[in-house]
Amino acid sequence: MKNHWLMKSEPAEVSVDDALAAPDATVPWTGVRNYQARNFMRDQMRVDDGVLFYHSSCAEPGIVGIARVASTAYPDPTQFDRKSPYYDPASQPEPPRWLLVDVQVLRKTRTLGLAELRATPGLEDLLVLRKGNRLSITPVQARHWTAIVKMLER
DNA sequence: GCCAACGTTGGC
DNA sequence: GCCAACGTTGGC
Repeated sequence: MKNHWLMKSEPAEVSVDDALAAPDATVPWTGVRNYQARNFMRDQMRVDDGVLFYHSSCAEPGIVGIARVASTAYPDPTQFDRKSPYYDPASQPEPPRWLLVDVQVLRKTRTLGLAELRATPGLEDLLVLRKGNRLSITPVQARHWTAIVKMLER
């Protein structure tokens, strides 16, 4: 049984187009520095889980593509890179504090924006729509996944 | 730029 | 363990 996820990325850092341009349309999901999001990757993500690629902190926030989890969790190398904005001096190599998974974009879609998501009956309790939600990775219920993928097909 | 919401830090 | 201060996220 596959799980489904919504993963936020700032397009100024890694957009869906950037990911599509990468080899195999696959990018390492660097920079997650929240324990709950990390734990999702570590404990619950499996290869082939479905991913809604979401653009945040931009002019048109919303879902912009369908992707898949392409690896199990492994250490995020940016935590040890002093030059990286994601450098974490408190993280020791054993055990590494921060993990990532690889994400492969399967297809870019139209932008399914927040207003449209909010206006869609049945999506009221989609986690990303909840007030104050700042988690960069959230689980998506199967019924939400099905409804959203259907909306993106048109 | 504003600000609500939430996570983390650190003194006690 | 409490909780105030502070930092970050992210829509608007």
